[in-house]
Amino acid sequence: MNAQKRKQLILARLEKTGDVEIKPLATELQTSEITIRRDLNQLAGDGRLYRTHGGAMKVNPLEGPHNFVNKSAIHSAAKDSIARRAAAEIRDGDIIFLDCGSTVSRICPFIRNKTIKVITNSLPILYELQNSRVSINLIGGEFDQERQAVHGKMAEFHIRKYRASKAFVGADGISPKGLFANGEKEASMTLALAGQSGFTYLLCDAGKIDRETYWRFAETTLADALITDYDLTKLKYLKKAGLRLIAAP
Amino acid sequence: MNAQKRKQLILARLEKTGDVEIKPLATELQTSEITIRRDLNQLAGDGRLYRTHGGAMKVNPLEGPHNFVNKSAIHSAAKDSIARRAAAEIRDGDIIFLDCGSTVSRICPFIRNKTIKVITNSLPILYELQNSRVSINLIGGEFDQERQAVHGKMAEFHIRKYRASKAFVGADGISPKGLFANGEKEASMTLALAGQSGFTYLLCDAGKIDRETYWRFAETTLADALITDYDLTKLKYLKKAGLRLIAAP
DNA sequence: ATCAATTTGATCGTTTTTGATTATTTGTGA
DNA sequence: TCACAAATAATCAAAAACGATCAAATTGAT
Repeated sequence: MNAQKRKQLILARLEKTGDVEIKPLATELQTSEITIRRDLNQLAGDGRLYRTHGGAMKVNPLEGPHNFVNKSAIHSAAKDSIARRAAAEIRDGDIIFLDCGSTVSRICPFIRNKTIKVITNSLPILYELQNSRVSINLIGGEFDQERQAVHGKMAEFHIRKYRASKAFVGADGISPKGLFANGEKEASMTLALAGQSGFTYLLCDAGKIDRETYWRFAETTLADALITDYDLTKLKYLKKAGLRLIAAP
Repeated sequence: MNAQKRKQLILARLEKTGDVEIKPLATELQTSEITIRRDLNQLAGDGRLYRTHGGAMKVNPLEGPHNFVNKSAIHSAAKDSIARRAAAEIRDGDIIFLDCGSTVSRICPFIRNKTIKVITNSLPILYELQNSRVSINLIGGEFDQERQAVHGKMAEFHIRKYRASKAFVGADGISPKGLFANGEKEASMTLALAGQSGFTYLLCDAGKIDRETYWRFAETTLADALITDYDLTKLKYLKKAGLRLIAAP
């Protein structure tokens, strides 16, 4: 066990629990307390954590609704089946937009072997498609560390230079009143993507249905189809609005 | 068992476990520890892995936990001192371009706590600056998996929309005939960056001096300054050409 | 077969990392 | 406020890893 590995494990543990203590770390990593203390001091010097008496704390405990890691942990079964169903809509040769939502990024494992082009502003999606057959166009602009995605005017401008056959986007809520987002940034990206694609799929798990978060950014008709695990018979208002409803089992 | 085979096995093992140690490798591959050390150093020089005390770790941080710590990993001392010297040129408030060379990316550890804006097309650089005070603008375009960077017409277009006070670029060779690159893609990015910056720093370790690789892409005057560990008295032709020569001890 | 170039291994001095010891500081509760 | 326990910083020593150097083994070309 070398210093690098140890520090990585410490940071990983910190990421999970928010704080660490020296004694447990020393026993767990099978080294002395003073070595752990040295590691923590070095990491603190790099600004990777806050040093406390007897341990350390996360430097920036960002506990928002936008924390991607947290988000992707919940609703996994439903989201996976939605993503699988969405991937089935993709044909070889397609050029597709992928939004930066947690549900949307689940599509990646199912499209690695398709010969398509993906245009995205999401770094997690880029990671997931590494070393696959998919060719990737990364949207440029201001990088948002919290959301792990690119946003801003330049990003919207970039999108408008391209045109895709299909777009897969997410939303934080959908109701008869329209589509809802948790932030302006995501909303404007979603709008831009939908505007430049021939067909827009909206991916929403049951938890998002009939939910109205604070930012209403579009009519329900922004999307051409909805893929969800929710009971479709309760969504007739969307069918009337012209959306194709696709069930994810 | 030849060197090629050994390196392949090392990389394969690294891919599986994320890190390797020298002693187990030496016994497993039935060779001496110093040979393994040499292999690891060569692989590290090629950028295929990060060298650590007693072993090595995977270079591609994208697949691991997003908290890689390579600060004290063993690097080429020359490249590190060049990078440190380059970082000293950066002031709070600067807007800087960072090229995607291996030397340039080493600047990152030294600028994490500066309040600057970095515009780059390199994913490793983006990764190194995660959770730092640096604000990042990611250049968009076609993503090149091999180089872990963005290239192409859209990328050049993106660059031309911005203007930076300083650019830090690399080259694979420099001689009185000009600057040399190993690929057209890198070369055109370097040209675009230099064209949009007020002052262009060229970072070259001694191994690149008087080297002429196959692609000559610019005059030496593309750069305004050269930062190198090479003997400056032997580079008078650059001084005559108007370049500021900066020694990295 | 011969010679040069490359690769590998061994040795030695140096550097880095780690752990132990001791004095000092910090936090806690009476 | 004071005393006591825990954590820390500082110093030193041992162990491991490292680079440099040189010699032996291997390889490749003539």
